Amino acid sequence: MTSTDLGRPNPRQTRQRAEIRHAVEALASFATAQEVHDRLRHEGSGVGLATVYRTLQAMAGGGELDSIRNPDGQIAYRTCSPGHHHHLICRTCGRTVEVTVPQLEQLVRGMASDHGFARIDHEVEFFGVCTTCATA
Amino acid sequence: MTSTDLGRPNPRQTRQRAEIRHAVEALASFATAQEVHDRLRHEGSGVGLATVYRTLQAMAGGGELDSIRNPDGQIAYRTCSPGHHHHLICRTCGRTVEVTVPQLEQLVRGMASDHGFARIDHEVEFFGVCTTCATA
DNA sequence: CTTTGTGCAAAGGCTTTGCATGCTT
DNA sequence: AAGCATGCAAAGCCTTTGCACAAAG
Repeated sequence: MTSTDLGRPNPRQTRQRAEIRHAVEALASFATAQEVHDRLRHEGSGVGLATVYRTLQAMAGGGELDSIRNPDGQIAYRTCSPGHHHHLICRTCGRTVEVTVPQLEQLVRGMASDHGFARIDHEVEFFGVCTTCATA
Repeated sequence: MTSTDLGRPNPRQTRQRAEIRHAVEALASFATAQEVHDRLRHEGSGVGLATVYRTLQAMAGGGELDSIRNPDGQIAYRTCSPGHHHHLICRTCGRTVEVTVPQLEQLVRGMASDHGFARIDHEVEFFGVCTTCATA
């Protein structure tokens, strides 16, 4: 693997890393590396695209960010509140709601063990259409 | 859009389309376009990769196939048994189990409407590790 | 001073598309 | 005969990677 190891215990504190973290936190819903990069560029930052990719990947590996695949296959990142939860994402406007569905966890665990599966990936995201967009 | 319109009502019946359908049905778990293409090649078929992509896309658009994004971001297709269900996929060996979780449907629907969301995308797939692979 | 992070550009991998030809209908 | 489907190759996109230089500890 390259120099930027995912999940490294103590990453160095750089201007770029700070800017990237700041940008991701500022973005409301999930943002792709390119979106983060665009935002930084518009803010006058000269951070390179590769650095954004590497940093987001590292932060996700370290648990600092959540990452999902959006329907287009791109990787989207987002700062998450602590604790386990899922996201309900509007397919049209991108509005995101964090939802906790305690019963879902049990259900999934139960269903999985019934079939002899373990370590289920819980990165489950739901894409739908919010009322605002549905009526528009 | 190109000639191959997705979800066209009555697609033409061609040798390629038949071979592709056959190949997808033969593949146990979800298969990517490239995997389908590989299989066809090994069977001696000269179907082009682009045709496989176009055809799978068309069949998925027509509801004939299910398509999901695997963790690597690739599009995987699979023939589905009728009725609503989800898939439990082993991240290691690819073994797939179709599961129906009736309670999940209610849960999701309820949660969604609580937040004013509709038309929830139910293409939920669970990736985990099956016992065979976990003990290996 | 040593090691990690950054930039740039090139390479990679998957998917889509343009265009001429062949096959269905 | 008319029009969609196919093949091939080229183009597109997103993401990763190699390498030299800059910065952090």
